[in-house]
Amino acid sequence: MKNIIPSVKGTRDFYPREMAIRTWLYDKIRQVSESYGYQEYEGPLLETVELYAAKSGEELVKEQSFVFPDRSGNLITLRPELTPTLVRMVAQRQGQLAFPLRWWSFGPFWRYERPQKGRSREFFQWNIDLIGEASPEADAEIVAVMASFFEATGLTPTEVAILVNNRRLMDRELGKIGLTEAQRPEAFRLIDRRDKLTPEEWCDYALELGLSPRQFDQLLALLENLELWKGSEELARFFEVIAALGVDDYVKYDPQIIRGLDYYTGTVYEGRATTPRLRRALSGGGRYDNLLADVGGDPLPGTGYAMGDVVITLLLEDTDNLPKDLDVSPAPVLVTVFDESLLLASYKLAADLRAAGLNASCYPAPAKLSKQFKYADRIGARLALVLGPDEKSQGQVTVKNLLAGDQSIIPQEEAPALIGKILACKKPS
RNA sequence: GCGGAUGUAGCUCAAUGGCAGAGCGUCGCACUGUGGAUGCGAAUGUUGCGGGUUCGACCCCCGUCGUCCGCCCCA
Repeated sequence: MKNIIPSVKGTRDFYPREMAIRTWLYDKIRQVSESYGYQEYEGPLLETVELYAAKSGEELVKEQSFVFPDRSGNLITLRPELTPTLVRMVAQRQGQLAFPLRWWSFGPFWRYERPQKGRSREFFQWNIDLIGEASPEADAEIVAVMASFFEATGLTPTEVAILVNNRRLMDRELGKIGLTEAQRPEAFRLIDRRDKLTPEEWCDYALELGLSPRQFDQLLALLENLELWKGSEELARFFEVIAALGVDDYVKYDPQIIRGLDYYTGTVYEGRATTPRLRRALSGGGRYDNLLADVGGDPLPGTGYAMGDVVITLLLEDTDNLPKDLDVSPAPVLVTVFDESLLLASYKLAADLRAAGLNASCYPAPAKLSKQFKYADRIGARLALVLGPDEKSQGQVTVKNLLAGDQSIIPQEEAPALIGKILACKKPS
C-alpha cells in the first residue's frame, strides 16, 4: 500500500458491512425513541465556539473540541455535544413549540482526544431529551427509554445497568455533614473521581479539599449507603415510576454517580456495561433545569442523555447481539452480459426489472460467464439472469437461483412478474 | 498531554545480523453458455518513513509518523 493519503486520525471508514451495522443501530434507536413518542430532529454540525464557552465543561470546549477559524476569521467548532444546540433551538422557538417536548437525534460529533479502543475522534451519538417537565416522572421516562433500548438490542440486566443518583439529594447530604456550599461542587468532583484514583490518592484529595477525618468517614458512609435514595422524595417517586414502566431490572441506585458536566441539577444517570470484559460507560445524562434560562430563554426544565455508537457497538459485538444476517447486497438480481451484441438487451432487461420495482444490477461489460457468475456470488445476488443468443431468439431469459443452484427458462416479457414472485418467497437460509 | 507495545504482500503472520517467505485472498487455466468445490499455474514488497552502526540491517541504535493498549477525560 503505497502513496495512499491516510485518513484523518481518529476517524473511521464505514465499509458496507460496518455501514450496515451503523444503519441497524440507527434503526433500533429510531424504533425505541418513536415507541415513546419522541420526534427526530437535527442541528448543524458546525457551531460557534461561543455556544459552548458559556456552559459545558471547561475542558470539553477548551481541550477536546475541534475549533478552527473560517475564511473570515470566526471561530467555528465541530460540535462536541448536542445539548447546547438543542437548548438554543428550543429557546429560539420557545413560544411556538408544544411542551413537553420529546425529541431525539442521531448524528456525528467530534472530540479531539487520543483514539483508543471504544473511543474515536469522530463518533455518532444518540441524544434524547424531554423538555418542559420537571417531575421525577420525566426522568423515569427517559431512563426507561434507555432501558428499552438495551432490551431491544438483546442486552440483559446482567450485562448492563443504569445507575441513578440525584445531585440535589447529594448536595443536601453533603450539607448535613458540614460541607459549605463552596466546598460542595469540589466534593462532587471528588465523588466522581473515586473509581479513578487509588484509595490513598482519593483520601489525600479529600483532605486537600479541607474535609476533616470525621467528615471523610461520613462521606465514605454516604457512598456506601444504597438506601440513601429513600431520603429523596424525587428519587422515591422516580423508582416507583420505573417499576410501573416495567424496567426496574435495569435500574439501580448508586450514590457515587455524579456526572462530570456542570449543568446537571437533579437526577443523573449512567448506562454501564457490567460484563467483566468491558466495564465501561455506555451512556449518560441527567436533569438540567437551568440551561434554557442560561442561554436567554424563559426557564424550562429538561432531562436527557447521550449514547455514543462506539462502545455500545463493541458491547453488542462482545455479547453476540449484533445481527448476523445483515444484507449488504441491495440488488438480489444480477443480469449478465453475454457479449457485445447483447449488452444493450441485458441493460434493457435490467431496466424492465427496475421499472417493475425490483432491485437489479447489470454486469457492466461483456465477460466470460464464469467470471460474471462468480461476481454475482461475491456480491450476494440471489438470482443471475442469462440473456444469450438462444434465449434472445426465443424471447426468453434464463434465471439461475444461486442459492439452490437450479435454473429455468422463462418468457422475457413475464420476467419482471415471475422474478418478483421468486424473490417474494422467503429467503432460504 | 503522560506511559507501554507495535509496524514485513490485499489480509493474518513467519524469517538467530547473511538469497524476504507461508497460509488465505486475487488473477489465469482445466471449464471458449454458468458461481460457491477441486487441481495446476501466475502476479504481488522502497520490510511505515528518515538517519546511524556494520563487510552486510526486516533484525541493533536514534528520530519521526501511523496503529493498538493503558492513564487523563469522556460517549
